[in-house]
Amino acid sequence: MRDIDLERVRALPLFRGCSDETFRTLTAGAFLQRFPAGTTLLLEGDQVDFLYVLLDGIVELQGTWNDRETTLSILRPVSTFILAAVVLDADGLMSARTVERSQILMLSGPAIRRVMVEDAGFAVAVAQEMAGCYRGLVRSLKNQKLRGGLERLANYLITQNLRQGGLNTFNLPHDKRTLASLLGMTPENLSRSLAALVDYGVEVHGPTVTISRPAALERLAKPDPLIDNHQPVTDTPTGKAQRERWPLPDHPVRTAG
Amino acid sequence: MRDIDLERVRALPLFRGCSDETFRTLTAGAFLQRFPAGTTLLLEGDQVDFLYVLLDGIVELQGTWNDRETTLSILRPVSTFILAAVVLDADGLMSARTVERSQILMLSGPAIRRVMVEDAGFAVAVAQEMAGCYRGLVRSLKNQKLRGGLERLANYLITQNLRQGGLNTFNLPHDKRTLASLLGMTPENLSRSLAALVDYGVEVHGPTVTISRPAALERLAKPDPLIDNHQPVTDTPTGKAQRERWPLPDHPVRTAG
DNA sequence: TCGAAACCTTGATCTGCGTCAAATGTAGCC
DNA sequence: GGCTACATTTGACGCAGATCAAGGTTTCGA
Repeated sequence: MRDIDLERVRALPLFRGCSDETFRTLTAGAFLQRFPAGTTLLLEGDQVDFLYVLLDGIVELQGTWNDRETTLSILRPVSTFILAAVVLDADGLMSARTVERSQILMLSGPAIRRVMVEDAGFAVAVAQEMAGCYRGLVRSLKNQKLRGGLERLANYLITQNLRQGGLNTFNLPHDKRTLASLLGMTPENLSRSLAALVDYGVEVHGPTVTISRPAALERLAKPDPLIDNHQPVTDTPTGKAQRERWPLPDHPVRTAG
Repeated sequence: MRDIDLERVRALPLFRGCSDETFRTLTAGAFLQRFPAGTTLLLEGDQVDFLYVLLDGIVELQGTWNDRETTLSILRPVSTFILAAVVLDADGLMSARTVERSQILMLSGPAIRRVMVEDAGFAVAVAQEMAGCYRGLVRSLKNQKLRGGLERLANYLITQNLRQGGLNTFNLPHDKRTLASLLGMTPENLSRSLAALVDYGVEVHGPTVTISRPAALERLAKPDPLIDNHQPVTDTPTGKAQRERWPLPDHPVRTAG
């Protein structure tokens, strides 16, 4: 990895609290790679040898069962994935696939487990990142079990709008087929649900969404901060832990005195 | 806390790898309490001051939205809960309620955050426990999104049977209304689904379930180790991390040399 | 032991959403 | 620019599951 890449990685929340020695150990055998769109990074059930950190692009986490497939999460930078399998040295429960051309850092799983034991600052950062991932999944499960498809879509649009500046017009970050899968519905049903939202001021032209009556949409959606994380785009790279503390201020990792 | 309780707690996976000093700090201000059935331990959205560890009994984790309620998880001993909120010092995303009379250890959140930074062994154990909780939730989300109600029920019965000794007759661990909520369906639909499973050899009498044609049930359920964790009852208290590594052998926490 | 409350089951009806098919639109490649 | 493949939309239909109501069963407290 080049020096400039090392600096970018060092600035990530996962690595801010670790010692220089720890950082060298982790990055010595690491890869920073670009993958084209549609690349399968790993399959569910696979043994996991690397921790993946998405630095640029979009990655989709999927699961399958009995010839059915669903999108469990859409990751945007900066996100780790498959961290739990690495921490526990267990097989991955999800598949990962790039949605668009992506830049991904791959860190050795054994190295991660080894330095966690030696560097409390790093172990704390891993625990925090893991906690953030967990909370994100709690929101997803609540969203799926408590809301109908139209409600999930309405809340998704409100959240995307806020994350993209709150100007009431924005672009869907990826194709509609993947969005339908993420929302737990078929593409046909997504199409019908978007059409139903025209009555609430939502217009869609290709990937562009315009919301002309945000108050009406919000009355339908009934957003809830315990399900929906409305954090806008941040200037600096933020980890999952920080995102899951929003709107509370950052809790900097303190190392042992 | 009495000495015998301290020994029980010390033996838990979360505390095995920490130093004696860390253990004393954590347990000095801890409470070990019994709560009757139906006690609300905390509400979603509440600030969290304690980590809860369920030592005996059953606890239900719930979420609500727009007058709807769902059961997100049913905890059995030994389980931590609200760990993510403690690690991140954030508000809880779920409510917790005792289903039956329960014994719960309550550890100070600030103390946990403080000693994590100082004791890598403990921080690693927290990260592992967090990873185990995360994987459990991945299974739940896959179960919810990929399977219909009847399929979730069939798999639930197979899993419960194995967890209770695999003798093809067992007792439901709690009331059917809570089970329906956990499986993401109404009590009426649970009743009809149980009736539909008679064709697959499932008989229910009150809380007692008998499976007379396990092969037929399994053909319907199509269990998948990436969704269903069929670990049987263990003799020793196991943490979530260990359960999520099953059937792989335990990965003992190593402390810095 | 009895009554009230909660749980559970059953019946009838409705609805959200999946499935299947076909048509239209868009993107990519030659 | 044209062709192909894929995405998306639209139409028709069916079903899984929710809702509402009512009756039966079980549990708990007085």
